[in-house]
Amino acid sequence: MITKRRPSLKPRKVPQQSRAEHTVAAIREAAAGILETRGMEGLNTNLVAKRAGVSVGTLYQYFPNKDALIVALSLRQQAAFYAEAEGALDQPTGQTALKYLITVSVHQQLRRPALARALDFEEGRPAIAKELGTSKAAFQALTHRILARDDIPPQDNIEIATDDALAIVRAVVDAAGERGEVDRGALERRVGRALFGYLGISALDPAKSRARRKPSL
Amino acid sequence: MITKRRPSLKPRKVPQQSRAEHTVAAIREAAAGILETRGMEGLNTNLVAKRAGVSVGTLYQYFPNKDALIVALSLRQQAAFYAEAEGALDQPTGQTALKYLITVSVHQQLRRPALARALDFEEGRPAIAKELGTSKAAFQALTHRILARDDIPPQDNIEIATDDALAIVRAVVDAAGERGEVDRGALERRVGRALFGYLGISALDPAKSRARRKPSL
Amino acid sequence: MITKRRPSLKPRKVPQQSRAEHTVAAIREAAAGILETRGMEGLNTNLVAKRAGVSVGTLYQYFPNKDALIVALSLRQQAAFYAEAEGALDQPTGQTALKYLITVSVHQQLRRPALARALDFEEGRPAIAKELGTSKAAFQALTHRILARDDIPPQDNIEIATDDALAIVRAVVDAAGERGEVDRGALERRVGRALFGYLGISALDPAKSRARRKPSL
Amino acid sequence: MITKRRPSLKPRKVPQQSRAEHTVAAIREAAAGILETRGMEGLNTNLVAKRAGVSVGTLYQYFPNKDALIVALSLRQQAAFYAEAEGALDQPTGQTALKYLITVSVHQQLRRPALARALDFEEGRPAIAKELGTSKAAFQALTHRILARDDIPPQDNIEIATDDALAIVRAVVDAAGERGEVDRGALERRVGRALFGYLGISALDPAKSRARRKPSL
DNA sequence: AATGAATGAGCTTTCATTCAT
DNA sequence: AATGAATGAAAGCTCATTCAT
Repeated sequence: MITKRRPSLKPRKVPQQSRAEHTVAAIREAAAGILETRGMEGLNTNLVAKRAGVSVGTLYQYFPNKDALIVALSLRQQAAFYAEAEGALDQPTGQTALKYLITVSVHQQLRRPALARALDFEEGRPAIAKELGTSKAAFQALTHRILARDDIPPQDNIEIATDDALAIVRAVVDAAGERGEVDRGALERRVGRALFGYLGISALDPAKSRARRKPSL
Repeated sequence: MITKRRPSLKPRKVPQQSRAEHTVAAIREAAAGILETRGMEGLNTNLVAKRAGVSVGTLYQYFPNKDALIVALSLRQQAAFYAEAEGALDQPTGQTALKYLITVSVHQQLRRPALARALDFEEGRPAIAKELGTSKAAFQALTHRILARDDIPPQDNIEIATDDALAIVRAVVDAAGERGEVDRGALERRVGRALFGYLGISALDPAKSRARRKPSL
Repeated sequence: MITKRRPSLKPRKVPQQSRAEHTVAAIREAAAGILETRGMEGLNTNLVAKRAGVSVGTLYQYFPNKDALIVALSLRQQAAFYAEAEGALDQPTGQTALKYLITVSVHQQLRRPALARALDFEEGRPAIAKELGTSKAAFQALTHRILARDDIPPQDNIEIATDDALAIVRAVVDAAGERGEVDRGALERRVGRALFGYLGISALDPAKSRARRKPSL
Repeated sequence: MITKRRPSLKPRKVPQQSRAEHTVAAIREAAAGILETRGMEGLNTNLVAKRAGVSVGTLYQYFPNKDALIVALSLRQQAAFYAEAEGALDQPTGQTALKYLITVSVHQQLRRPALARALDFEEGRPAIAKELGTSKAAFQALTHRILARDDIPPQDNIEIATDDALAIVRAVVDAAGERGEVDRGALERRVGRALFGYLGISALDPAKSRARRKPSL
């Protein structure tokens, strides 16, 4: 069905009372739970409202349409992700920063793997992606800054490398989530190998790669 | 509603007349086209039928339900993929076999990138995955055999490695497809770096990795 | 198609506002009217909704599916029937109780004969019968208690006799309904003759049958 | 759905070759089998054709539409019934004739109870009833002649009595069929009691009722 | 005569969204 | 602000029937 006028996906109103805050949280959590257990095809606004213990009308008071719900969920997840990931910038080297990023990714994606995967897919839909633009840009900028560090081999096209890096991390972690893996350490090492390999950092001796590659520094 | 036996997702009848053969092809192509341009949410059986120039009834004559359409599309793509990929087994070494596999992946995924990505996602849905089991198993077996070659470092868990390898290839190629990349060579090199890195094959000197790693043999 | 949980045939939600109450009544009456005039083959949910002056969606808000409509109609009719029929237990003898039952049957079945006949048939469908189990059981229990009175000749198998008695009453009354009969008195007498004959009560002198049959008591 | 022009329900062509004869029989038997096991809602022309081992086109060659199939089934059953029932006319008295009729009814209805019941209902549909008019009339005439015998008490309205008699027999036998009864003797006795009671023949001493009622003869 | 591919009106059901209360 | 009854477009699917081969 073609939606006639597609209204903004931003929350309709900002909850100003704690009751409203609680309501919004309940709706969000209900949606997350459904997405997690039944996937996108099992998610419908009436069900979300019921699970949240509010009426549909109330849901539409805070979310102008269904997509806005997805956007809210994504935004919340990405915000949490970004908040943690920012710590990578404090790392001394690019490589430790990348490892930091991997740890954060694994941690976030494995907290609620099914939810994370469902959102990952929805974020690909143009209607959703559009709303997530700035959030994604922030993330890319962060990765970009890390990849630009001088212990990371220069990439042909750093934008592409950024995209690829995120895609690789996501792919391996999602596969792990699907399998129900819980051993984060092993997962982080696997992700690390793929990512460092991609970036051209020798897996054998990552700590010395800068020295080896740029001996004169 | 009365619970109906869930019909198999296999084609309902095998077309026996050439007219029917043509009809089935038209339906399949219409479905592929829609999936490509509008994604799963834009795919509906009435539209597929119309685009194929047949009536809905005809569509249901060959595909017992909507999912069966997806399955047929996936199966067809996987068959084409597998047919090409099998050539990897004729390669002299594991590493050349992997490269062969990457080339095939890139080639296949980049022919109709949007379609490939849409199918990749749908294949994750349990209802679809179930039907694709054997096809997927064949693919895993193939990859497994390559990873078991002795110029590929032994993996902790070869099943997981197989899964991860396929996920990594897919992730990078899908990202490229989303971006609209066309330079296959560059893409293959990037995929290769990630994959070889993951498997612990030095990107600097892949040809000698066996010798270096197992000097006493 | 994906197998869906077969939803219960019970009403989906109990109307809590008087508007809803009215809506449900309108739907039920529309369904009854259609069933009456066009039979089951003419009954479809879109038509019911239109005739009720509501949208299909509203119909499905109160009845999870088409069969639930039939069940609701049956239940309502049976409840009315049972409420009246219970009075039979207050009758002094088994025979007067039976006559009372016949009167009630004739009265109920002849109010809307076409509807009654249509429902009688639908109640035979397993899907419907299942939901009507307890209602039917109540009715059987009532008849059972009457047949067990001591002015009714003992039956070989009282369960069968109960079933048969109900079937006979229904058959004769339905036939009358089909013919468009309106003379209740004559109809009651005919039903009485069949039923009393079946039970082995002499039609010539029913009042004295107990004395005649069990003289030593 | 309203059928546009309702064509005659008579068989389109009379099979003139034995192969065609066989085909028609196969179709009829397939339809009967489906009606028996799945009821009217499970009966569809495509399925009938498949089960009969012919194409739908062939089915439509012999039966102009679905209803014609039902009519053919009914006609065949009624013909068999009537052929046997005619023997009743050779009975010496009305009462023995009635008993004969009951025996035949029980025999016929219990051969394929589910089929018989399904057809009984379908025969009530106006579209079908219309085609069965003469067959039904023959049956009524037969019953009429029996009821007019002078050892049967005169009925107020012999047409109604005829209808009622058939309805009563059918009701009790159908109930038995639904229950899965197989003891014909007991069933015949129960039917007899209801029918004789209805007609005002004393169950206590049926053999002498003529003498008692019409002593001067 | 037979086949079976094709048709398409029509049916059931869902669910995002609105709006009177 | 909240409710929840109501809406109705739209989707999936069936099946009686036709007709080219």
